[in-house]
Amino acid sequence: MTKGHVRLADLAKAAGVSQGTASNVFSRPELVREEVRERVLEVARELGYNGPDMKGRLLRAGRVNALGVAAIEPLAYFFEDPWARAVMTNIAGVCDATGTGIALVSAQNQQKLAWNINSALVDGFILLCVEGGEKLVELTRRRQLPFIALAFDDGDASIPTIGIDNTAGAAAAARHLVELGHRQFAILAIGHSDDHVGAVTPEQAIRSLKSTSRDRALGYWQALSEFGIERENVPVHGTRNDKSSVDAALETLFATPEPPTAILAMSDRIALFAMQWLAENGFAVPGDVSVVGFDGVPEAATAQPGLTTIAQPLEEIARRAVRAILDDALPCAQETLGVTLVIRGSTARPRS
Amino acid sequence: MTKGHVRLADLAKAAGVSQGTASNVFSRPELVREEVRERVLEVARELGYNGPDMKGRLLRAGRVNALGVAAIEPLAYFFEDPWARAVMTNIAGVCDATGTGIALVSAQNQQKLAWNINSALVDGFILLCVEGGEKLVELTRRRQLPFIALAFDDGDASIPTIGIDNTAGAAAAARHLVELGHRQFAILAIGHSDDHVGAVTPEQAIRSLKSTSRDRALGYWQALSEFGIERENVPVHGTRNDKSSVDAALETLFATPEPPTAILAMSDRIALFAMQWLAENGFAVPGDVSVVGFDGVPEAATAQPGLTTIAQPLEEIARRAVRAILDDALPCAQETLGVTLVIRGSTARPRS
DNA sequence: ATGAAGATTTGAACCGATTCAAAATCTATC
DNA sequence: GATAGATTTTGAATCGGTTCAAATCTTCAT
Repeated sequence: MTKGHVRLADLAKAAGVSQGTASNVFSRPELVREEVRERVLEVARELGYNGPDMKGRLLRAGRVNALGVAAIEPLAYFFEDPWARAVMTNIAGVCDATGTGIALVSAQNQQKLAWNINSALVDGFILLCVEGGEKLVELTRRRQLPFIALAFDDGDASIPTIGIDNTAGAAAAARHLVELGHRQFAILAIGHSDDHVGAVTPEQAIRSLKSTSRDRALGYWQALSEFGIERENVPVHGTRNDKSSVDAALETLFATPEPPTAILAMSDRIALFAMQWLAENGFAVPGDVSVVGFDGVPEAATAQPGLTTIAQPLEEIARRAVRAILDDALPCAQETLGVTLVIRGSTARPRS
Repeated sequence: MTKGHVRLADLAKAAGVSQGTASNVFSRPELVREEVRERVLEVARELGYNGPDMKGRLLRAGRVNALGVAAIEPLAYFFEDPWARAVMTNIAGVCDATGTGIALVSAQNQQKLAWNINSALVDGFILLCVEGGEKLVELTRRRQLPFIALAFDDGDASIPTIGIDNTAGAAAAARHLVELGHRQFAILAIGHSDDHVGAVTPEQAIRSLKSTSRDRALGYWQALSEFGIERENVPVHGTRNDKSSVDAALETLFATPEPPTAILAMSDRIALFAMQWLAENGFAVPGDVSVVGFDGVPEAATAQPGLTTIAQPLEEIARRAVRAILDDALPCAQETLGVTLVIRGSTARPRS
C-alpha cells in the first residue's frame, strides 16, 4: 500500500504538472491557478502525500524556524532547575507567539556538547551560561550561527549578552533590610570559582567569586556601608547552591554569639533552602530572621511565607533574546536590564 | 573575513581531494589515509570550515537524531505543568544517555499545531495526550513517523500507547484510606468532557468523564464498595484542574453537615490545591482531613506535609517510549504499566 | 617482473525540495 | 485580428552533503 515514498516529483508526474508548479501548490499557492491547485491537491490526497518534506525544503530555504537553547548540564536541567525553568517558560511564551520551535541542546561532557551544538537543527542559540559559560560560548561561536548569552560571567564585550544589574539589585535587597531596622547581616554566596564552601573574608570573596556573584556582593556591601555597616562585620559564607552546603553555613552562623537577623542570599534557591533550615531549627521567618533571595523564580512566590527577592525581568530578557536570534539583530553591545525588589512575607522589622 | 560560505566542495578543492574523500574525513575517518585526513583537517581549519552542515547531511542520511515531544498546549506547558515536567525530566534522562536531542512541539490552535508537527525536524514523536489526544494523534499520524502516545484517552488499540493501570491505582488509594478507618469520602475529579464544574452524580460521572478519569473513578468506587461504602454516598465534584474550581468544590463540600474526612483527588495538582485550601481554612492535614493524590509528581514529595499519592512509573514509561521511537520498535499492542501507592504525611487515621 | 588482494580515492548519482528566468497561455485594447 | 501586457507553467539550476561502484594505487608472494 505504502508506495515506498512519495516525493514531490512523483506527485508532479502523477498530476501531470511540472515539479515547480507542484512545489508552488504548497509553498506559494497564490501563484497557481485554482483549478490546477485543486487537482494537484486531490492527487496528493490519493497518493498519500502530506506536503513537502522538511528536510528538502530546509536544505533549500536555509531556515529551520526553530531556536536552540543550550547549557552545559544534563538535559533534565531545563525542567528541574528553577531559574532555567523560569527562563524557559518565558522563552516559550515568546516562541509561541512567533510560531518558533524550541530545541534543547545540552550535554554533560564537552565532547558530546560540541557535537550536539554542531548538529542541532536551529537558526540560532540562546545560551544559559550559569555554569561553564566560557566553554559554551566558545563551542557555539564555531557554529557561526547567531547566538546570545544569558547570565554570562565574563567581561568579553564582543559576546552578545543580555544581563542584569547585579550590583543595583543586591544593593536594593540590602537597603530594604537595613531600612527595616536590621543591623546583623549574613551573606550566603554562590559562584566561587573553586566551589569553596564555608566562611570567607571580603578580600577572598572579591578574589574568588565569579563576576556575577562578585557584583552582587559589592552591591550588598555598598548599600550597607551607606548605613555605616562595614563589610568586615558582615560574614560571607560560600555555598554550592545546594541544600547541604547552605545547611552547613547556617549551622555555623547561628552558633555564633550574635547570629544574624537578616540573611542576604545570592539566589532564591539558596534563600529557600535557608528558610527550610530555619523552619526546621525553630527560627520564625520573618519573626526571628528575615531572608531576601535573588532571581525572582516562581517558587519564591508560592513559598510559605513568600520570599522577598530581587526579580529579574525574565519576560523582557526572553523577548529580547528571541528577537535577537530570529531577526539576526544581535545587540551590538551587551545589554544590561534593571531588576526590581519584590517584597513578600519573608522580611519584616527585626524583633526589637 | 568571512568567506561568504565555505562548503564541503570548497574544502575539497582547496585541499586537492575529491568531495567524496572530504566527506569521509568527517563522517567515516577510518576510510581515509591518516596523512590525507590531517591535511584536509588542516585546510579546513584555515578555511574556517567546521564540519559538514547538518542540513545537507540530514537530507541524505535521513536521520536527525532528535525526537519531538508534542502536546496541544502552549509551549510553556512543558515547563510549568507538574506532570509534563516530570515526564520531560525522565525523557531527558534517557535522551542524555543516548545522545538524542529533544525538540518541543506544540501550539494552542490546531492549524499551527499541524504545521509545527509537519515541520519539526525529528525522527519520531512522543505525544503528551492529557488534552486533545485524539487530534494530536490524528495530526501526528499523517506525518508518517514513529510515534507513541502517553496518557492517551481512547480505546483505539491501533495506536501505540504506554499507559498505566488507572483503576488499580485509584483502588489502591481508596483502599489505603478506608483501611486507615475513614468512612466519609469525597472525590475531586478532572477530565469532564464538557469541563463541567461542581457536583455530579455517579451516573453523570460515568457518562461525561474521559476514560482515564472514568477508570480512576471506577477504581475508587470499587475499593470503597468492598468495604460497604456505596458510590451514591461518595460525593464527586468536577474541577478544571485549577485552583479556583478546586476551591469552589471544597467550599461546597465543607459546608455540608457531614464533611469528608478523606479526599480522593484525581491528580496531584488538585490534591495540592486542596491541601492549600484546607490550610487556609483552618483544617489540619492529616489531622482533620486526609488527602491522596494521583500521578506522583515531584512536588508531592516536597509539599508540607508530603502528599500520599499513586506514583506512575515515569522512568519506565520514559525509557520505553524513547526506545520505541529510536529503535522504531513500536509496541505492537498498547502497554499498561503498574502504579505504586506512596504513603507520605497527608494521610492518617481519622480523628476518632 | 607479474598478478592478485587489499587499501584509497574518485566521480557521478542522489536525497527532496525551492527558485527564477524564460516559455507558453490567456486578456484586453485598438 | 494583431499586439502589448498580465498570468501561469515549465525546466533546469541549486542547496550541501552522502554513498557506492569503479578506478587507481600499494603491497607482497611468486
